[in-house]
Amino acid sequence: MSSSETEKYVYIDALGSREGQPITLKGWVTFRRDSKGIVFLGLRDGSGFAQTVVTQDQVSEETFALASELALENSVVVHGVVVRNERMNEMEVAVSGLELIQAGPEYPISRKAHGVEFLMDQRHLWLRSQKQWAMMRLRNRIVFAIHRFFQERGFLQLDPPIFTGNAVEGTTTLFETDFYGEPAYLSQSGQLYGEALALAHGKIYTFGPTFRAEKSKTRRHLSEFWMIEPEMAFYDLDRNMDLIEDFIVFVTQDVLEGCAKELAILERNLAPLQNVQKPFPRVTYEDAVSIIRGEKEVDGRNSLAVMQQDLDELKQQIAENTADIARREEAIATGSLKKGEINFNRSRIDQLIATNKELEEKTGNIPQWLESARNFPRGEDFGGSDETVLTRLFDRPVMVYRWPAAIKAFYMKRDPEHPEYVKGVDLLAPEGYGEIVGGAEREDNLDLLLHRIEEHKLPVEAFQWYLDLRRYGSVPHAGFGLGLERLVTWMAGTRHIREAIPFPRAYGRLRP
RNA sequence: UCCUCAGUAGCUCAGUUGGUUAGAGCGGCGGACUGUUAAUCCGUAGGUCGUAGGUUCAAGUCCUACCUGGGGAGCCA
Repeated sequence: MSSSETEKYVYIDALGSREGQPITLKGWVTFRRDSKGIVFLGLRDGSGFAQTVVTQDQVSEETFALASELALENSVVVHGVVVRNERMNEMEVAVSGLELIQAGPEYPISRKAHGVEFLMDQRHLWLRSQKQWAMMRLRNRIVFAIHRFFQERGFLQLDPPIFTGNAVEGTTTLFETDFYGEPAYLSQSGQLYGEALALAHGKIYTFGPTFRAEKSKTRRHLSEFWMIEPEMAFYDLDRNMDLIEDFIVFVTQDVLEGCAKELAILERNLAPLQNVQKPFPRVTYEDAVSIIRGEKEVDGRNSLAVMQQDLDELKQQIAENTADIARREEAIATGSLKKGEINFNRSRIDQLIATNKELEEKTGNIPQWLESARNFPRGEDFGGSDETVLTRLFDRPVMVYRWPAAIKAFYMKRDPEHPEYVKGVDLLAPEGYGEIVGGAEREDNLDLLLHRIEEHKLPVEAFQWYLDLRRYGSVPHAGFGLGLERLVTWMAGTRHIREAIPFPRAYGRLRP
């Protein structure tokens, strides 16, 4: 062990400023590649990933033997000197000594492709891998940005209860539990409590877990997710939309500034995020329907025509990939390639096949989307594909407002000038990510609200406390709900919401 | 709840109109190679084909039910 007195314990993310210095790292092995007389060890320590190099003629026999035996995810202490790897323009560590903290059996997750089910079963370990690491850091940054945005604007974060005594919008989507012998439900929204808090503190936001017992198996749903719900006294729908816009712009810019490394690891295309600038298009529900149905153009572009064009491009891409696959298979079949080249081509073929599978799924979907968009029934809520068709025509998030009252919640305020509509708003993210925010100005008139509760056949008794908010100094107020994991998924550019939360809970997934 | 696709080695998959003893790549292990980045070479171990029935001389392959998972609908953030 050659641990000098001057060497310091450091984290990998601090290596950049320590070139030439002796240091000690503690972490886990992420890969090992060895050749005669030299071993490359990948190391991660939570703060980042780095390569360390063990050269036989520079370390003791024991150290070199240990380096040659290390396996994935063995925990180790590494002593060495920080040097610049000129080829990669990255810092690496020239190892002088190694200590094994713990070895173990073969690590289940290899550095190769795995299926979703396998990885989800290994979620507790999968979190260690680079993309998942980047995703969780992105999530953390977003959470911090959300707090910063609201705190800097005088909002208080206050928590609603998680056990609730009554079902706000029917019991079918709620998890029932036993609360000292009385049925209680896990909260599906903190909004009603948020309203009470807003009338006490002016501007508040809640930030907590939310539970929905919907048996959804889609890439946009979780049974347990985190929701941010600001609520503001004296805000109308317009101010609410202004706030949503400022909020999304703030968080997006903060992520671009603070998570460049993470976004690079996630291979995120930055253009759609860089486009997130004020103002967002604001489209009424009725106009949105016209756009979806292809009856109204946006900047001279027709939704159905654009989707048709996308479909043609997809088909062309598939044809190109298929040709590429054929070329590579032919090259392998000639038998003149080296084994390495064969492996490389096989690996490329696998990738192309996987890509084509995805593209074919899309090409199969688009005709149905077009059909459903063309015949969209005015007055109904949008489906996932309708959101995609609509947002396709814009380069940034779209706000759809003034919704038909019949398809929205009882507490939304009617638009006085358009009594069949409510002053609600949904924010739809681009790139097919869909709804990430739902908000509204709330009904502040006692009689009207009471009427709505009765219309929706909800138990008035349970809402007496809520009605008190309209009895004593009722004021116009508004708020919205943001699904954290949906936001993280979109920012990360990831296909599935389950990767946006450390331990997802969804239909069919309770462990680990 | 409904529609749809799938379950074969530790992982990712192939397996022809049902036909001998079930295959590959990766990973593991053993060995070779002094700068590797999922691309080197040689060798090696590894399987109750999701479960239970059925059809058949013969089932990984066909039929039925169930289980588990993927994608989607509904509902939503």
